[in-house]
Amino acid sequence: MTTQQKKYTSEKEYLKGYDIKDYDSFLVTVDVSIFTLVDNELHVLLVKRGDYPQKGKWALPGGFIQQGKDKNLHDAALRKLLEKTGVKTFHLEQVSTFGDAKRDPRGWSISTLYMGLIPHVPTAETSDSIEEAKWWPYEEALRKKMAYDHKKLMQEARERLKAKSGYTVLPMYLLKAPFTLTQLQQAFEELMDTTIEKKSFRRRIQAADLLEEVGEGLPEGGRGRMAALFKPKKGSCRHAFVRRFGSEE
Amino acid sequence: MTTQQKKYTSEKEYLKGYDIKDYDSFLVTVDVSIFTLVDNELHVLLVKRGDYPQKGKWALPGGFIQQGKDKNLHDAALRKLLEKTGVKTFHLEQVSTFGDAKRDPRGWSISTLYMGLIPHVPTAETSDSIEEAKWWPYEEALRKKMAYDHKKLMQEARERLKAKSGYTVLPMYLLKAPFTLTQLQQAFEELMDTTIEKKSFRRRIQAADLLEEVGEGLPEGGRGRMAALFKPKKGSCRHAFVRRFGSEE
DNA sequence: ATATTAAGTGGCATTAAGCCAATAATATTA
DNA sequence: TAATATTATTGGCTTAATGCCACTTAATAT
Repeated sequence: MTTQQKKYTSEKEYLKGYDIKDYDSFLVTVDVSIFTLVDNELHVLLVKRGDYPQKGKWALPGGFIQQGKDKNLHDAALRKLLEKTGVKTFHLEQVSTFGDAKRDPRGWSISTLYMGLIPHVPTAETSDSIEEAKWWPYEEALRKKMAYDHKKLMQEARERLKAKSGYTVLPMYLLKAPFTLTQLQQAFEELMDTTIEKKSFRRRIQAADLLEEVGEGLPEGGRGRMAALFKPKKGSCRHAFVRRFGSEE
Repeated sequence: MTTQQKKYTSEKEYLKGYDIKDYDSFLVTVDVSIFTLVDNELHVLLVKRGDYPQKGKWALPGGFIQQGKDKNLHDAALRKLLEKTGVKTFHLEQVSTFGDAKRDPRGWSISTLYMGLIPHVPTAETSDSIEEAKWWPYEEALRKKMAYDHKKLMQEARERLKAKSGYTVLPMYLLKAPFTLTQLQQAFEELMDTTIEKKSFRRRIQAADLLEEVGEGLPEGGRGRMAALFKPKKGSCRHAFVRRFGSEE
């Protein structure tokens, strides 16, 4: 007879008799699909699994929530990312949660997917001294056989990224300030997987008043007109445009 | 020594020695914030908790995932909703997942929040013969003391609903076909918590080609011009507008 | 016949993007 | 030194979509 069936007269008494081990056990994890740009090409960070199940397969960084360490899901995602890859992100958001009886051979599994963005970091900063982690071009990662349903998770995160790039300033998180408008546009174009009319883009960004000019920098090809340099204004990350850009409607 | 520490030579051998009970246990639940319109006012369905913890308090319908019954989260949400309230929804979508050490006194808890919409149903169909379930005006539910963090969950669902109503046809799910354009506009206005310019609304809906006309019906006040009646075209539920409506930007 | 009510539409203004080309500013080459 | 190539920035017209206010149409009640 479990606590559910016996009659209790107070919550205190109920909790006293409650034993969580009496109930179904679940595999409870977080997975992080973290993106950056390398030479204006979207890259995703994968780790090679060191243990069973699916030992040796590439996977999204993540893993089990540890009750002694993790106060909440977000903290768990940040900790797992750092632990598995050495990488720290300043933009992490929840995408969705996948839970079912079959996705993991060990049992009923529930995993909360996060996506993170970071500005490109030099290769040396990717921690190869921790579990084997590596940045892959996203298109290449798509062709890999990944552990579990992690390819599906990664694709889900990518779809979310693409959609949000049409009406938020999410791509801004892929750039280390300061940056030029050309670089910003290229980041938007890469995430949205489309080309954007230069005039339209610049007008939209300038109308939104998201950036402050911080100087001038050399043109990308080494010659040509100097470009203005910008950094985001405080609070600009929360901006949402009224119209979706690049819609194929 | 757990399976994590011992060296295995194959996945089969690893799984053979794996015992899920060796690991942290979690409370794994789903919660459903389901909405309808009653007299053009947003209502939410709550259930009064029949057991500890928080016995007697109003809460969102939901509860523990049962591994023997639930193949995945979505199924669990549908089953729990029906079980607790007798209500069946044809539009249910995941909102977000809340997980932390403190939200439930029994242990580390993770709950996946879904939101659902149904066309208004007569009161008699709300199942009072199952657990005590009742439709509340959303504004009134906001003033109630609810169990756990369910008020926060309900608000999160509401915010999502409001946002998506600006660029999708979500409000259409609150109406039983056939409906008039005036009724559709009122549904949009209630969800978006704003007024919409009649001409703009009609033009936008007609341009999107979402509806098919199925006759005429009496005007709402009992006199005045007959209104055209519509039902959604197949596939119209996936429509996304390029511009957000009712933005205060 | 007139007033009222509800649904539907006209048409101009405003906002935001699409498009193509032009200008400005720099380095390289002849 | 002038011409050319390259990159960044802007001009200005067109197109698309909404905002706004008023108007017309169509029905019922008085």
